[in-house]
Amino acid sequence: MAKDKDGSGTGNRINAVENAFTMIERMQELEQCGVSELAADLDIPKSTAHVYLKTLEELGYVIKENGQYRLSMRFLELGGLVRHNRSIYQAARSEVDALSRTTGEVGTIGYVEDGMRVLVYRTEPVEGVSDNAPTGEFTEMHWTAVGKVLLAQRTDEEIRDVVDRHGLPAATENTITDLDELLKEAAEIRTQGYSIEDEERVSGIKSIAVPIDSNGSDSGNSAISIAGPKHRFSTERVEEELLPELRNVANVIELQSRHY
Amino acid sequence: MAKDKDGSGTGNRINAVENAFTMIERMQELEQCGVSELAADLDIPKSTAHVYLKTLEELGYVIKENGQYRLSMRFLELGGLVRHNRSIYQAARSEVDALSRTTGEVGTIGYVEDGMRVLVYRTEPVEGVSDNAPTGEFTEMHWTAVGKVLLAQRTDEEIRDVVDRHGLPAATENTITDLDELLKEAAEIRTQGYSIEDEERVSGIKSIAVPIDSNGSDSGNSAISIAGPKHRFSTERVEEELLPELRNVANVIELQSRHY
DNA sequence: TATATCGTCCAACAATATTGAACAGACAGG
DNA sequence: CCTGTCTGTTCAATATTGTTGGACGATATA
Repeated sequence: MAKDKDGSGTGNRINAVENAFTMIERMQELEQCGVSELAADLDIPKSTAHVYLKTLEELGYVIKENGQYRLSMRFLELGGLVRHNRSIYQAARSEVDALSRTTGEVGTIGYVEDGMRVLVYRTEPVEGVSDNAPTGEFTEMHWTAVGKVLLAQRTDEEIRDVVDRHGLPAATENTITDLDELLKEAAEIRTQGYSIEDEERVSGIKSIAVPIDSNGSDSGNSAISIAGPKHRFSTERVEEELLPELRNVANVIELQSRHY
Repeated sequence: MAKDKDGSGTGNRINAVENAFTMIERMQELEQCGVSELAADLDIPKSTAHVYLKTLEELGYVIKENGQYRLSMRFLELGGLVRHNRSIYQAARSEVDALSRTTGEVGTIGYVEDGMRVLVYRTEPVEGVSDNAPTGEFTEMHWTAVGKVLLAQRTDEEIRDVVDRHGLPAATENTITDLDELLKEAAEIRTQGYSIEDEERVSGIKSIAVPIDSNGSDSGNSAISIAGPKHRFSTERVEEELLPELRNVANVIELQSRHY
């Protein structure tokens, strides 16, 4: 198997674990696969793929269904427990549900990890536009309301770091692709206390976000947002209804998380 | 450990992968830990724990926050994607949401894997009793409505197999702890087409479930249920409102999943 | 200042992952 | 019915790789 490292890391790590996870990640993309298929895809010997699959199957993280291997629900369990352990989730979930109900828009809990925005939780209203984003989705920060408001909690230098690592790809013509512009907007967000994303990731969709300042270790890493069709997010409605509502909910969440 | 189904034999598996996952599972329980702490807990050398943690950290599955290691949201991502790929989830989610809304009770999507019931999705109504079960929860089948209705889809012999592997632990005094009784109930469920769970797992909670017969590979592995406080689940309401509603939703889901 | 505990690093050794080749079973087409 | 080509699986050889105790500096505690 590939042996030469790029030398960037401190080097000596456990290879087998690395291999296992690249196989897991590839399997997720393939949804299901056979031994030979996976081996060919990853350009490794059949026998190698086989031992790994059998190991993972024995551990319960991979299952074989009608002759095909696939990732098991054990990953859902693990992910669910990881989320379950985060105080922000416990404190914010029902509040975001309520927020979505009263506004009739999509409510989300976002978190920053590794310079990316994680979709911790999402509630959709009855007739809501379902973009069907999977729970746990990682995405760049600069083109989501949650991401921008969380970036604004960091110093300019830290923002530069994030951009260095992940770049500023464009999704629509409104996406911020210039670092200076991003820093300028971050400054604005800092004084405003909230962020607006206007068709910067998905055309037709607008959203607003405020940070959650819990006292715990998650401090400065969480935010909540409301999102919906642009035509429903007039400046008036945002300023008079959505933003006050969002801030109110954020306060409740902060109080609850202090209870811990 | 008990093994050998059909001479699945050698048992020669990759140790490092096994170690990695026992560490991951332990870390989930500890929520966060240091190197020495984890090493002591698992009774392995510090240096061993260290390489594994560093490896997992480099892969992004573990992060270090204020001197403590913890599982990262990458597991939430993985779990979210695994669920996202299952057709039952795509077909049933919004329907179960609607079901919960119209009945005012907790709606769930359940799945069977490895002889256990997996909580794929759960919607809670506004004033619902939140038992706060984490998404992806695995539990024995005999004490949940979903579990029992899915058991009933199997032959008696298969049910025996499941009981052999996981036993019939008791949660309340109503839990079925006798195999013959379970088989008898399975037979009844087969003719009825639905299952009822009456304070068999949590005192004060009652629930009903019906299977989802999609045509896909998931066939016979999925079910949906409604659960709530026992006093709201009178025989009348179950028969006249909840069960018809549940069956109706199941039909819609089956139609949608056939669309695939 | 001393003492304990932490995380990190390293090098030597033994253990273990790796791999090609060989085998059996399923399946399709001739 | 045989033949060829796919599977998935097993095994034994080799060297690559994980393992480990001990040493180190940094940090926290007394």
